[in-house]
Amino acid sequence: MKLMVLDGNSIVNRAFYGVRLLSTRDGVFTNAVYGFINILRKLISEESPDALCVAFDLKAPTFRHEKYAEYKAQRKGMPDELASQMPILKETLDAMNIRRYELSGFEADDLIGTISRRCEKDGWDCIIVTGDKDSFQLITDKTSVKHVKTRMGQTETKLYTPETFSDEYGFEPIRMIDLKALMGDSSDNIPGVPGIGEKTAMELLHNHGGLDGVYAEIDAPDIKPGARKKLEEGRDSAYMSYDLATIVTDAPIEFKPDENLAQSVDNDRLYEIFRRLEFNKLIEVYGLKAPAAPESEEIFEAGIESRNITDISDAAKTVEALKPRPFVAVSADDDLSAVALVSDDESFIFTENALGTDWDSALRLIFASDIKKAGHNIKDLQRALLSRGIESGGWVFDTALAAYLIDPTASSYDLRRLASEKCAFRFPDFEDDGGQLTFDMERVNSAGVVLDAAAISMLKEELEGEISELGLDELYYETELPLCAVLADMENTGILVDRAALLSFGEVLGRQLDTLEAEIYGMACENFNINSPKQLGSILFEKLMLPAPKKTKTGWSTNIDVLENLKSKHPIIDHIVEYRQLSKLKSTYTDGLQKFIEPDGRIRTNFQMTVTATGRLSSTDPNLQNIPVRTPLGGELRKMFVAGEGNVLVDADYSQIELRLLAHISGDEHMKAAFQNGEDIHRSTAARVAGIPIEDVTPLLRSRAKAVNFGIVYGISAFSLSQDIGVTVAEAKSYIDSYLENFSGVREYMKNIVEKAKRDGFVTTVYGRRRDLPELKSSNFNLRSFGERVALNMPIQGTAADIMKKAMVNVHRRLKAEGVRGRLLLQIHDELIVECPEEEKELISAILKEEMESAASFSVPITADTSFGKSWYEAK
DNA sequence: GTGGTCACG
DNA sequence: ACGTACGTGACCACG
Repeated sequence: MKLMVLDGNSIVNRAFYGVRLLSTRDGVFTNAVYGFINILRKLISEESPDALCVAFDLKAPTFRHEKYAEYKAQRKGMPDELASQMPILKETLDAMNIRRYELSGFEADDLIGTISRRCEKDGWDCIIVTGDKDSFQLITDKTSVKHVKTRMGQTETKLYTPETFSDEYGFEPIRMIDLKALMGDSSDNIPGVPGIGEKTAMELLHNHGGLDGVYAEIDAPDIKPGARKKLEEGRDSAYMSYDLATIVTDAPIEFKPDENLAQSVDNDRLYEIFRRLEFNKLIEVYGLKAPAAPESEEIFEAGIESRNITDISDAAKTVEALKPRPFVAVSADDDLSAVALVSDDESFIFTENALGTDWDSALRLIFASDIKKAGHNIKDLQRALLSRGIESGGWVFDTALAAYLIDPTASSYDLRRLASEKCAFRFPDFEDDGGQLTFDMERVNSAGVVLDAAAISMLKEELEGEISELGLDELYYETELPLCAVLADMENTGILVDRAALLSFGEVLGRQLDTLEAEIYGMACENFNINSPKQLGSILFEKLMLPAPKKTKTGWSTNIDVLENLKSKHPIIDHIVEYRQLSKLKSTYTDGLQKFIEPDGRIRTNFQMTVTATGRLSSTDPNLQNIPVRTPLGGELRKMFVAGEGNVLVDADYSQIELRLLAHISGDEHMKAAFQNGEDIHRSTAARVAGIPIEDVTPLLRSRAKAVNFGIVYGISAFSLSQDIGVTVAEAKSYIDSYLENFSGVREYMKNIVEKAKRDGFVTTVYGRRRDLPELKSSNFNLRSFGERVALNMPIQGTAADIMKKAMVNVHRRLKAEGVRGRLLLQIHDELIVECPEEEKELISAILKEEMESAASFSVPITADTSFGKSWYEAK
């Protein structure tokens, strides 16, 4: 039989520093608990112990309140972010039915020593798990120590038995005490022999066995006179240290190994804790179920008993009956072959199977009607309907979008997860019920759709309250929700791509790559994978012996900055830089995009509405928001994005919107004046900072001012600015200082927003979109600094995103109202692309400019520029 | 699945 | 003393 005992304090420390600071939405720190549980799971799977327990330090005298006592006990050397997690960890262990041992006045090591000896006495094996080396003295034939390290976020363990210990240290485990007696241990206040360090101590032990041996053979020739003197003077200290370093093995605790046999966890308690800590992955891992709540059972029944709509007249009647309802929750399966509607306690299932040839009509009845509908990710449903030619309407709520607005940094907005977190909604497990019996798959699928709709119905009630409380009503109902239909339309329309041109461009690139590859191999005198940073690094820095300026976690950095600096050192570098550029272009764009061209020649991206922390959209499968533009070859690629026959692309982009917003939000008079006077902002910044007339600003000065302007928006640091513009850190610092001297409104803003964010725990855009910033409370410098930069940046980037979204809704509405054929195709953060007939291009340009510029009315003009052409390249 | 790299705003 | 700008997504190599 085998028992595993964990040094709780030591492991929780590893966990805390090994996992980035996490916190729940309410600001409760959770990373140490999370890390601890993950380490525990790893240990259990590695060792499969029969019994398990955890020992904790409890040094303080008793206080009236246990929590306070714990806090005081652990305060020394333990940051508050960790101390606050200790009670939660203990609560979690209790819910997992894992015994804890702690005893006032004893350290975890003493309890572990006692536990291991009692195990041995009862014939058990014992594995001690700890992150420090104190317990190595306890290693015996029956007791081993598993040492836990966290390296780069990964937990590594190493098992020490008497053999492996001796191999590494060269003496027996018990001699660890002698080692400490000689060298001391500052962290445990063990003095040792003053002047004797690790090296000398190890040598002494090798030659003389132990402390007694050293003093018995104090005149031996290998002990140098200096060391001998120190040893003689430190004799008392050495023996006192020996006692201090010796771990207690007879602490007065009640312990029997078999009282710690592994037990199953307490589902209800653990579920409640994990839900509170937002450990949703762990809920799954442990297969925890929400404690059965009466209302969940009702929903389940309602779902199963929902009425199947059997024919089109039934469908029409049902839809008619639902029209007066305040809202109806809607869910459909992926291929749009089953739709569930839930309203109050009634639910209905419409299936393609039951309705046959009337299916399309049924979909129209449901979705083109003005039934007030709530869904989850409604944009996707709207797009699916559009692709079948059905324009849906009457959407009043989207639960995913609402959850995103409430917390845009959440890791997912999975419907089932949200419903169980926010409403204790329990989804039945069909596999459990189905077992080996055959069951009606269609029935199960449609039941799933009903459950989703029921969850949406419950969630909506909860989320709409939260949206209101956070002041997000206008942003949500007037911008985000209407935007869904706009994006569905854009996605469904897609953009035309010149497939033949793309193909031949790819072939050209391929041939150039072959040539470059051969040349690179020639110069390196060997074939290797140029795309492997590891192999490339070893060629450049080992074989060619080029100086390696930077390293990454895993090896040498070979990124573009490094390569640029090496250009003069070796001709191979130019080739590699070009190879990189071409290979990126080919793999990601030429080859990558071809896979997405649909039979009609168009590419349809996905605009994700619930991804970014700032409120921007993102684009995936493929990403059409990062099509190259900055290099000539990138421009070539943009020539492949074209307008259809007789059409043109109209491109409209906001001019310097983020800097204009900085001027408006900070209220800085000089920056505002520059925009109000229509000046070139970078030139005017340069002139002001350098104290020279605008006409005297050189291109170099302008480009540096530009870098500073961007830096300010991102939350500048002198180091990064110096990297960016290639000056010393001191010079960069003086740029920043004189910038802030001249734009004191900006300096005030930077100071105030960070202070406010620290007070509130979140920041918002002009329109109230919020982002929580738990990082600001961190004691970790880097994390806190990151929080400060985000506090600075999010209101600016986010407000720009808000304005663009408002503009898109208005543009889309105008295009419909004007009855033009122009269609929105793409949004690239500050840019919109419309495809329209040649003859509409002037009108469309005017609409775009007008709607984009009027989407916000601020203290500085928000301007947009338009142009058009047959391709994206020409239109820009 | 993660890290390095690089494309965009 | 720390590690270094904000927000994304795709591809490749590698374990």
